[in-house]
Amino acid sequence: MKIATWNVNSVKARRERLLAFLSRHAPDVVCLQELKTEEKGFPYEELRAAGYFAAVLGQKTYNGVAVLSREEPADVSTGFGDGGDESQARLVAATVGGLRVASAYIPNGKEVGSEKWPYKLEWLARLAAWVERQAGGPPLVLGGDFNIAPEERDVASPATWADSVLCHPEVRAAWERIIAAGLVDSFRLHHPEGGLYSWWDYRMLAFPKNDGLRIDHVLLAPALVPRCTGAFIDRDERKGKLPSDHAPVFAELS
DNA sequence: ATGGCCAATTTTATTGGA
Repeated sequence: MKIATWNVNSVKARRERLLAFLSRHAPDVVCLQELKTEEKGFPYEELRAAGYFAAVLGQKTYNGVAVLSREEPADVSTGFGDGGDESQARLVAATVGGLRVASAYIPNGKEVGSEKWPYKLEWLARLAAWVERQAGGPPLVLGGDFNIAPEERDVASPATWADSVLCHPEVRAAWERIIAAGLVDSFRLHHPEGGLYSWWDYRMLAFPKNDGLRIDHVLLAPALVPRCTGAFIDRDERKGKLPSDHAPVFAELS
């Protein structure tokens, strides 16, 4: 079973690339982020023709997440359902193939000290609590753009990014709390080495220089770890004309 | 080769992304 997460940076702008991606990899499940469209603009028909159902939480201009699956998703939920703010479309979950699959788009946070920074930290705290509430249900697979590079080996230029919202000690501590809530970084299971990234800035030749960060992740419930036979980043998807600035990240389950 | 930001809207500038 192949599970991918991919921040497409507009599902409308990436429509052709998304269809080619599905054809190339034939994944069973795909978590998408940054759809940048309401549900009425989501390409349901073309995806259905390509063999995929979609559980979608859309939003105009910003955010937007989806879970694509070959099997029809059940028990679709959107947002945290914790009584807090749900105005930003950043979380959708569905049960597929006996797994609880969630697609999450963690807030970027802009800059430490900006008004978006505490929002990011609060959102991560709500996510950790949400993960804890999933215990007792099907094993959780949480794919998403976390906007967190967990460790120094996940950053090509650590000094440049040291105090950024992607690497700040507070955001790395929030990551550790999500891990402690009961999840495992599937990519790290198979790749202890550094130098492997999922995002490269569009500017300054960041991609040809491999000046990237690993900020997109597929986290697994511990019960799924024995089934995780591999993990990889589809770096080729970042090449060519009009790519997303993120590459898809895969976890393979037996 | 993988190449010097991109996408959506508020559109001929501005905002957000990371």
